[in-house]
Amino acid sequence: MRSNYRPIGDYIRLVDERNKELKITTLLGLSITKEFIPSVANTVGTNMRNYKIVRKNQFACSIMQVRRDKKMPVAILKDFKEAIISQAYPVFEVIDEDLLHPDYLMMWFSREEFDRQATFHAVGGVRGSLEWEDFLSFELPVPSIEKQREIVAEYNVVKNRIKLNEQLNQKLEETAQALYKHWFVDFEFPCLPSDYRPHGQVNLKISDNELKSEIAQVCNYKRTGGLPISDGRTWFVYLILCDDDSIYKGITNDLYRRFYEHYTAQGAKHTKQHKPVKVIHWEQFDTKEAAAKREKELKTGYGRTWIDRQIKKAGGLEIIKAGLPAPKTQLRTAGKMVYNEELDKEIPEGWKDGSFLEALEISGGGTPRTQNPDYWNGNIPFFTPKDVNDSYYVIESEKTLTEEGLNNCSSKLYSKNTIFITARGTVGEISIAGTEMSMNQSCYAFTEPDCLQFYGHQLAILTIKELIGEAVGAVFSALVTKDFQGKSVIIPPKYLKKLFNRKIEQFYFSIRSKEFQNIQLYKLKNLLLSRMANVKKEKEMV
DNA sequence: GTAGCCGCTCCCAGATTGGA
DNA sequence: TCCAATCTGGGAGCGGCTAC
Repeated sequence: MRSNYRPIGDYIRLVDERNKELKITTLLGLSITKEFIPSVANTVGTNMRNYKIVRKNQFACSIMQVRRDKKMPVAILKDFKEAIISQAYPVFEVIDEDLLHPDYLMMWFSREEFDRQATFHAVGGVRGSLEWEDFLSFELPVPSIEKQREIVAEYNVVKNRIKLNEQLNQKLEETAQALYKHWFVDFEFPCLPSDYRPHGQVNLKISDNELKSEIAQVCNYKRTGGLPISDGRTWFVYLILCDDDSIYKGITNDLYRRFYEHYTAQGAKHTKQHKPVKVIHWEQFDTKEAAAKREKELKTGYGRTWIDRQIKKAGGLEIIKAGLPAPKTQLRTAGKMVYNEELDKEIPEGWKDGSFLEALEISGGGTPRTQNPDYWNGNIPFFTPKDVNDSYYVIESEKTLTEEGLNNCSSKLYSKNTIFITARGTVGEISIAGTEMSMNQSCYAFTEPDCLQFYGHQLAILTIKELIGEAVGAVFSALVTKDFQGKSVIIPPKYLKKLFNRKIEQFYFSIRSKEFQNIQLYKLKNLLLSRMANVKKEKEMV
């Protein structure tokens, strides 16, 4: 035995506290991923008084079936003050936390080597259980408590960074989804009147001429908002009513453009925090200087009194709001809405309805013969439903193909950003390829005809949600092509898809980059775990 | 009351079959 | 040849029975 290695049994003790008074209702199960999970047990008619209580920083483990699972399920309770678990699980705690840090112990349990040791010692029955005494005899290096805290802190930095990246990605994903809904479900998309020509720099990040010309063709729409069209020379002082009833004052030489910028949170700090509702007043001036002078005046006490008086004269804010030609924004109804029989609702003029398969092109996958080793373990990622994760992107796959394997199956090599939808087993999960990949027949691959994959991905997310929502009472055991064929979607004009795709591409670039970063962080996390075996006593380190 | 063992249910995915 | 349906087997997480 190395000098700083000690049996686990020297540091832990069993705890057997039952839920006799039924005070605790948080019921958890134990997963082989070494986490507590919501219990999946059918507890109808079960006597919950027999269930064991596990408290914060206590552990629960399963010593049954260790050989079968090649893992020992063990977890430390962190997210709850207390919970109950099945009486089948031993609950234990660290005797003296000044000698052994519970998180350090959990790190030791997280090592692959620990599971290998547990599997090796598991005996009895076809599934192989681990003797409790054997578990207690397993040894771990126990450096000073200061050193343990240092190791735990280093490990937590990596773990927290991974968590932070996951949270940031979740925010970006939510923002992309909200923007999609805003444009293509609520129809609050950027829209300009037919005689509109922007003056000055439009903050839309539109750089290529093709897109500009598409924007110019945008609308044969008649604007109901009634703002004056700019000639490029005239300057305006304007008042924007915001959703908190505050009034923003500014100047511009293009009211439509400026309102759009405010509306899309690209205008001013105030309108970023308080969403603009409507331009309620404007005045025209021949020069910028004259407009700026009037703006300054409106921002004084005199100006505020003048504005209040005008609002009173108009009958008050409520009357002004009720009289808005557009309920939420002057941009919203800039486009003419037309009734669509197929969809049984109004959609913007110029948009059309079509099958999901018109909006996105579909292809299938395939699996080469698994008995042929020449087909497997190459450099080509092979996506299956198992590779779906919580994030948008899938970067790595559990299985890989060789060139020969790819050539001998129905799967193609799908390019980066191809959308994968799982169709069997796990039904309706969506991933986007972070790199070139092949795919098995449990999934479908989708590409947007104009290669606007980020727009396509958002469309797929919403459509699959709808498909699953429509299946009330029925359960999808599988998704087949006719499900996609029969699903109607609204197809917006190309310029708008392109504009949207460009707007959210930075989100996707950032999400993908963080996914790659997390892969490296996971490797570092595993490295820290494997280094634990080399932790030496301070004396030995000298 | 407890330890150990076996089996149930749900879920998942690869392979095979059969029809268009 | 492609695609959908079906068959088959394994993983996961318990529940419950039996012997002691």
